[in-house]
Amino acid sequence: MKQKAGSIRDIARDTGRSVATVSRALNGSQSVTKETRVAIMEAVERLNYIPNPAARALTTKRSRTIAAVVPTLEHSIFARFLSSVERTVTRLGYSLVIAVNNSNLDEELAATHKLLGMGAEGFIFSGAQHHDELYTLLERRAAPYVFTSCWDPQANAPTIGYDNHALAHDAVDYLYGLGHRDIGILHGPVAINDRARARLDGARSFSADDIRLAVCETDLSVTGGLKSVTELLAGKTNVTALLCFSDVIALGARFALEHAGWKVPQDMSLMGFDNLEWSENANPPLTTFELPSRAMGQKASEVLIEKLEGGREIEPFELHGRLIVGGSTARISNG
Amino acid sequence: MKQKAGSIRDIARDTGRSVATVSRALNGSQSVTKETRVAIMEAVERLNYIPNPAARALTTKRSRTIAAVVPTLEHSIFARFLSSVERTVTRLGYSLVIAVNNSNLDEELAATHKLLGMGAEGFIFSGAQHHDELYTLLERRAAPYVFTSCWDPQANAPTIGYDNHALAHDAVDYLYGLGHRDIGILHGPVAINDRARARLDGARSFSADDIRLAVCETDLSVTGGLKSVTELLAGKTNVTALLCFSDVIALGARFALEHAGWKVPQDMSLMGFDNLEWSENANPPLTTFELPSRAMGQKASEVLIEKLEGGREIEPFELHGRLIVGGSTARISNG
DNA sequence: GTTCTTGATGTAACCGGTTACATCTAACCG
DNA sequence: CGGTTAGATGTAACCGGTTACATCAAGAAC
Repeated sequence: MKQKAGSIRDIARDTGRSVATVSRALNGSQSVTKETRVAIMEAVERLNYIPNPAARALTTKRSRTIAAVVPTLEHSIFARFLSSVERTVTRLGYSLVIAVNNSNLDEELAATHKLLGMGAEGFIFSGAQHHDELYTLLERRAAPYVFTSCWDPQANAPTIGYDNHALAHDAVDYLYGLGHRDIGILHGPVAINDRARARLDGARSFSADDIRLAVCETDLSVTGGLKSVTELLAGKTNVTALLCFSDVIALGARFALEHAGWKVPQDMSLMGFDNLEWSENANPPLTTFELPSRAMGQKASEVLIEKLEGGREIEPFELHGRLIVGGSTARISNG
Repeated sequence: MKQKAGSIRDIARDTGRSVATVSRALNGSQSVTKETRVAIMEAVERLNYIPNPAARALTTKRSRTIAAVVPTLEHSIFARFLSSVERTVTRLGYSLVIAVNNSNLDEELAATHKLLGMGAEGFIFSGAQHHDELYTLLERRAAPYVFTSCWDPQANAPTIGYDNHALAHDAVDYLYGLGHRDIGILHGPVAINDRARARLDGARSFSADDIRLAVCETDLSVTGGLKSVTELLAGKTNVTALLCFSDVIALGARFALEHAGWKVPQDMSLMGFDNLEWSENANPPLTTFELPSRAMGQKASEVLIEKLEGGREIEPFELHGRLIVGGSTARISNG
């Protein structure tokens, strides 16, 4: 039953029109009679014709494909973001190609190069720190791009995200306000992650004479959180609150505390970041930051496509996280 | 700094060769002198030339793009699968386009149509139940495809997955073996999900005179599991073991049990499906099935690409899940 | 009735690669 | 030293759309 692709000329022959007319009918041009249009559409339907995307892209120089490059797919926060990107991009008639950079600048550059060579028109990246060549590559090819997940008032790059620095600062502020003075901070690898670094800097930027931060880098995983907290609890510690820069780490921390018999929040306050689906359902519900991942995915896609279609420049745009207070944090008891 | 795209003819002119030679050099043909090759490569580098993918696709009739259509991105099990697909596809020099069908057959058909019109060469779908027109559409366009996440010995479709029916049967068997006779089964929506349905059928296929299954359909989410179990515990129940067809639901169940003061596994055995990252770290670790999501993503991608390149037919292939016994299930105590 | 205008349609060039076939050069052979 | 051959390169057709420009028919204006 397979048949060679079937071109616009087949439709033209079948309907007795010219290829130009068929093309016009397919693209909804005004100057096509109603009857020719329906005749052509009927033939398209009957012959099961689908225009050759390569041929179309060749002349129009449009592929209607957006590329998203993320550190990993195996973290809900990116899945949530991508889900929103996918929905928006689809709604606007585009396709989404996805590449993973494994938090590696070289891999990201290589992926971008490949995606350009595959026809991606616009790019969505995570973070604002990238390989030097990435910028020149994108500029040279005149491919619009937008950075996400971070926001820096100073930056002049087209960035759509939230202020990790400020959020982390606020987190420490919140815990400090509850009376905590010894705060453990658990974060994922910062070497190649400017968002994590911004959070860390933000936490450290909170100034008070009597605050002590114990910072610990671990894997961005449940296992990572569990291990680190288990080690922490094994030694003698004054820490009364744990601030995890990801709910995933917080879940691991929770298990570690549970295992060691520490009650949350009585013996230890616990705070996360991301507001994953389980967070509000835990016992007690996790205090965390809801990040505007969905809004970010939508906004980034929209402005990128707007730029592609209308040429309107992409303006930096700040989205805001929101503190969700659960029962996992409490005012420190003087015990 | 932006410059019009730059074509192969620019490279030809710059190096004083013909377009044919440039094309050959770029595609690694044997019959190109070493010196011409380096001269051309140098020019390519210097002029920052990237071949036009549309033009290439137009002549070669190859886009090197694979499409994956999944129910949702917001579930780790698909993210994990896609992650593996992405890695494999990239390794083999292809790109990955992703579409979400929201567990809706019509949306899936529409997405497939769009993806064909965007140049996808091969398709990876979840499940084996699809819109009737999907098959004819794919066959007509001679686009190879593979179904995943399920395996049915009867089916003759190109399917790569695991036997949900058998796994669920084994799960009940395992619980029965521990002495459980009243088992609660929590599963996600089955209406449009043949995998969930297969699991349910599998569980029911376990035959023993004295077994009683209490089946409950809920959302495929932590909240869903939590709600259902909370309701279950509110009434009087004889259930001694909960079998959740997703670890996500199991996590919700765990929170509900915890909240109600039921100890796992003393008061209630708890069993999941998926082996998500937190499962082994919980207290106690969750008894669950490790599903071969990564192997499935890799295998599906490989055979699809092999089909595209060598024309070798895609053979159905069964992968196997593995029971992970954690501490969340225990022999029933006669209390 | 002739000319002008307008709207529908057709013709053909073009996009930027690939590749069959032609051509050319030089080494190799008798 | 002429003829053969193999290897490197060039020429040009082709893929399947889009679209500028040409054409054509019919109604309007005079």
